[in-house]
Amino acid sequence: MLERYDHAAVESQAQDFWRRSRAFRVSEDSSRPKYYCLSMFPYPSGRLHMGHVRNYTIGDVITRFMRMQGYNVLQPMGWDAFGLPAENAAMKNNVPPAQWTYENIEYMKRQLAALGPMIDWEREVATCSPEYYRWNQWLFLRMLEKGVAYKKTGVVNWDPVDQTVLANEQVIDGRGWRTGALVEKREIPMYYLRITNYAQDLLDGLQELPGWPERVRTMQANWIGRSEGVRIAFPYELDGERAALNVFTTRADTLFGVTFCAVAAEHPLASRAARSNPQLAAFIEECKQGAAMEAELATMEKKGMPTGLCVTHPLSGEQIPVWVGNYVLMAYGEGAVMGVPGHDERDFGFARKYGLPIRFVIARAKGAPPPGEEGDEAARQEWRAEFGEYGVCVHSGKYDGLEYQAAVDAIAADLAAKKLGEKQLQWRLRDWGISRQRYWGCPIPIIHCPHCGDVPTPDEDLPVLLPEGLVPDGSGNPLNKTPSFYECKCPKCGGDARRETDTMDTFVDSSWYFMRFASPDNHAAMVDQRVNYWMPVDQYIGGIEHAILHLLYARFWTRFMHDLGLVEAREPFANLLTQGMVLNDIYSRKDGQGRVEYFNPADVQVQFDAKGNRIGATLKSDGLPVDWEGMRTMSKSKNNGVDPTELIERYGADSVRLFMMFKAPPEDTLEWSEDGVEGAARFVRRVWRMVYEHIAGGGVREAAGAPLSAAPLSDAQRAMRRVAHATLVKVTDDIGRRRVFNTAIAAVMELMNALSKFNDATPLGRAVAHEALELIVQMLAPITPHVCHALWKELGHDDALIDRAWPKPDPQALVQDALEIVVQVNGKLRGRVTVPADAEEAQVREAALADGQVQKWVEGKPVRKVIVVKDKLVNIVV
RNA sequence: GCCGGUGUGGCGGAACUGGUAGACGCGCCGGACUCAAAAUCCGGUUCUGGCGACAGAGUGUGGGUUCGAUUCCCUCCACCGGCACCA
Repeated sequence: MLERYDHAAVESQAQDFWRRSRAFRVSEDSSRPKYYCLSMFPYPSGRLHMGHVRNYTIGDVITRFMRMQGYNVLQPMGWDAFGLPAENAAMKNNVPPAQWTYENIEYMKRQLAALGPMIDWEREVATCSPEYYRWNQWLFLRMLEKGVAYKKTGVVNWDPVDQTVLANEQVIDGRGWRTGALVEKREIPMYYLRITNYAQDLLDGLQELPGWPERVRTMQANWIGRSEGVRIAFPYELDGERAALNVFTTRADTLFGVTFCAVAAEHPLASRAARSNPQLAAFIEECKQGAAMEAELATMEKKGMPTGLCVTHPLSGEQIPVWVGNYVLMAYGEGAVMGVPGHDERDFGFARKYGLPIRFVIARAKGAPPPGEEGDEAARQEWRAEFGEYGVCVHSGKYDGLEYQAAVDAIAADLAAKKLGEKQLQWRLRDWGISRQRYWGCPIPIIHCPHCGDVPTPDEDLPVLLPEGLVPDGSGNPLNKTPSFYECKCPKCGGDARRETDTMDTFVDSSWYFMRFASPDNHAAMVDQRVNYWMPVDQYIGGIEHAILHLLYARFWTRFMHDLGLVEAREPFANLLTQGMVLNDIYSRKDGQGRVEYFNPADVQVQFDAKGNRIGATLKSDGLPVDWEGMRTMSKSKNNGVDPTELIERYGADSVRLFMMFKAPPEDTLEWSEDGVEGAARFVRRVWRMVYEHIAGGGVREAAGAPLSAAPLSDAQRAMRRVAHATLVKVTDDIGRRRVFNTAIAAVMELMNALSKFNDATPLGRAVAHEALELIVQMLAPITPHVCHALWKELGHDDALIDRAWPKPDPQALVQDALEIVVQVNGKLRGRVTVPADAEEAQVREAALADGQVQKWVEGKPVRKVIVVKDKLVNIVV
């Protein structure tokens, strides 16, 4: 009787072995090439979800594969442990966030370990530990010294639910990224990091990241948002004072089409005009209110009001009225625009509404007859450029006839000569505000002294420890009510002072954790020389949702550390894999009152018709129908989550891992299916059974002994060997180069199918089967490491599979002496012929024409052309 | 609106460089084993016509290039993602 496959026993034995032999421990080793494989570290929310399982499985497969390829592979793990959910949980359960967080870490670590990942746990870090966050503080002080960090009072995005400030990156459609609450505008003093200093560099760097998905690079480039244009000054005189209104434009060529200027409601000129104009003041107030919801801006009606002020056109000398416009953003460019209603859709809408003149100054083509201002609409449509379209200047004085670039250059040069403008670069990217009015985060190491102002905490006083025992009550930051924290002495004058109670945005924590993994035990420095052994990360894996925020911040932070000489790398992540989401079915039922109840897909039975079409679904418990709402990411609210631990207990980690890797390519969304996991488990059992059936045949060692490349094999045996080695070639390429695991697994399944049909009990036949089984076990090792660990031993090996090198295909086994050639007639498949592998083209051609099936189609028609594709096909054109 | 992506059986997906469309798996159908069920094994499964050998059609739509197109080019449609009064 064969030993039954018991996944729990197999997995705990393998994991015990790895633990005892410290198989996952890595250190710097200059004799081998290094490989740093990193999955985005999780927030310790309480339990692992399937997204984590997918993420860490992908990472582990790559890690184990690269290790077998001979690399010195580092795969560390840590915890992104600061953040709001801990505070919310604290309020709900009346436990300090620290306790909640550490308990979660402990639980999730056990869950994760059950998956069997090759993680060097000796490097584990949690961002909430003082040993980690002291270096946030230390680097922040360096940033202050370099002027990269600074304090500014400004309008910020305020999340009324979380009671904190959000970075621009954290506002999505005018709502907080976490709470979904409508964001308000508030004026608050905050610390900012000058990420804009690195805007050009961050943009240029994207060019050097061929290992990143195109999509992510585009998203970052758009976010950085470089635009080239001209700053133009419109001079004016007010209360006897001479000044100028600056605007930024990418279309300086339309300068002669300007019929008004518009400034943002927050613009100083607007406030100044409002002082003597209550109506305008009221309008400005209204704009400021409305501006909170940036998403609505786009669809909002253009509104404006004249300031009564006029400015002078810098080239024509014409008087131009200045308006306040609700569509002008204070935060971009100069907070003011020149209005060219003839060639800008927004300006056009504005001008139409308020009866401002419209001028067309760009023609579609050179030589187009520019009709006069009074020209009829139809004629005008003919020649004038559309909104935003490039063309040739007309009605623009000496610039007439110039095309876009020439016009911009000429106008910019003339403006520069008059000191009324210059070419300018404009960025969409803004500085990163990091102050958060929250408790559970890294304290900002600043002391406010009534005499000396804002004084940095001296390095020797770091870390500024966050008290861990506090429980927030929902009324603001508890640090503000903890004198033992905020009461302190000024490091400069020694007088009573108050410690800053804001903490840092948690994106600071995750901006450099990957470097700390290189030297987690260094208590004297943020990083040391070991960082240059491991960095950059060779393969980074995580969700697409971090395409902008985390990845941009981490790139910025790494650059700053590079500039300080702390690390050689400038780009942190050489290759990036953004894994797709994990979806599951959503089943619901509406009750009489229209309330919706959701049912977990595990409790639902799906009905099929005789052809396998899905025709309905019922709840297992009552047999009554439920509605299918499609598939979406797993969530509590839709009750479609799957608990990883339960799953591992039922099917085993290997089957879960196999399913995750087989069901879809890593970048695609993955549709969860219980049947699919069962299929994966079935396959694992099948491998197990096949190995045991083979061993039961006895004589394992002898069978494996002789070199098969030289043995006198039968045709069937040679064919079997060829399939096995061809599969190895494909799997190596799929995992190593293409990073697609589903096709690699499919190839191994095909090999299994071939092997189960092979049935050859002769000594040589058994040797061939033995070799194939060894290859199968080795190829599956990165994906289903536990079962392979066990089977490797059963196949007669004393060494551990994890220390084994990846197998190499035998070139002898890959040789074919006959090939099957496909024959087409007029591009349609009509037959197949077998020819010797070294057959000449003419020989192949003849064999194709001679084939009986092919003859039928060619008969009686003149052969016009024969195309022979080497080793593949012949196409006969008649 | 702009940018990017995707569209293939009942389902997830494969076909990497223009060369056998649907690998592999799930589901479904039939069979073996069983008192029965589970497990396992074997066979079938794109659609249409035909008992059948076979024939025709077929990769969102319409066109083009080619001996040959899921793959390249153009048009349109649908869906997904990102950005969005960015001047």
